[in-house]
Amino acid sequence: MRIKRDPYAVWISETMLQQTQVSAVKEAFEKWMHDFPTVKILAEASEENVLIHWQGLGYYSRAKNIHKTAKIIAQNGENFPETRKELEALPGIGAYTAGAILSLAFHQNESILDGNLVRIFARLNLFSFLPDAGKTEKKSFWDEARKWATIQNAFLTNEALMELGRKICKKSNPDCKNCPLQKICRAAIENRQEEFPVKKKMQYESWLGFALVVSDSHENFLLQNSPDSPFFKNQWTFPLFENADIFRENFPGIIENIIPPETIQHIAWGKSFEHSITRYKIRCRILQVQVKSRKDLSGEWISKKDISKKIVSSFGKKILSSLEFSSRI
DNA sequence: AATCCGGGGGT
DNA sequence: ACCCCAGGATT
Repeated sequence: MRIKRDPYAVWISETMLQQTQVSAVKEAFEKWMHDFPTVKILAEASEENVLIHWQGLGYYSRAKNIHKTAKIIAQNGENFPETRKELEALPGIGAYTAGAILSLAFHQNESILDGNLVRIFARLNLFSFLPDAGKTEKKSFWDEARKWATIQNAFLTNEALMELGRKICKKSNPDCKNCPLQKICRAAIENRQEEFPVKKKMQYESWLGFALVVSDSHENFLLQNSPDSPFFKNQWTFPLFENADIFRENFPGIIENIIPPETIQHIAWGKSFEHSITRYKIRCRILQVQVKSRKDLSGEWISKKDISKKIVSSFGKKILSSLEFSSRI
């Protein structure tokens, strides 16, 4: 019998793994556990520091939820709840994470359902629907998950299934001839592995925008961290505006609403680049504005060397590196 | 039960 | 150009 895993470590790693490849999570997870080794230390950390530790993982609201939950658990004598109901009541913990904590850390025969298991179950049973297609459909996946979790030690079977999904029952080129389930897998028997799971068509959307890079004469930059913006909600970033065409037509009217005209020293279009966020693809042009004074501007002035200490989105990093590149020319 | 949420990376 | 990693929160 393996030693029980730390519920805190399971919670953090499983939440991180929800968004990112194992390779990307590894480094962030190790630093996290080094700097926040216990729930109590995490609960006492500043939100900014917590978000900084989440850098590069995306979906920052999950880090905020982790922080909220850490505070709740710390107040509860640092003990994790050991029932699904209580766990799922905590911010950021849903059916999957609760199942992972209960099975992997507390050795309860509780089920989990992640993308790996969905893929395996869809192939095993030729489920031609998605787990979120509807209540009944979702239930068939969870029923299957429960079947596996309750056969015997869920802390072994759950982990084995996830590993099987990652290494053997891959989404493309599944290694069926080395699969321990090949004899009972209907997709493998009928050689229809690639048809499952059925995937939902994603609607992509492109739009034009421009990023505003405002600087003073000492290489300080105006960055924003707006809680209301649709993207980059918990990150420092250069102001991003939708629809460059409208901007061009009204140039310089729009910019004057943002920057008092008398403070503008120099204004110029920078390079264009492309950036994708979730299903949106933004064709973006950089507009560089140098100002004489910093007055009446909303945002925070940050010196170039301090920007790296802040939480900067990959979008912001792209802009920064392009500025460095052009200044070298 | 259905819809919304939302970064980073790869082919 | 298109796809993948995903579960949780909200309505």
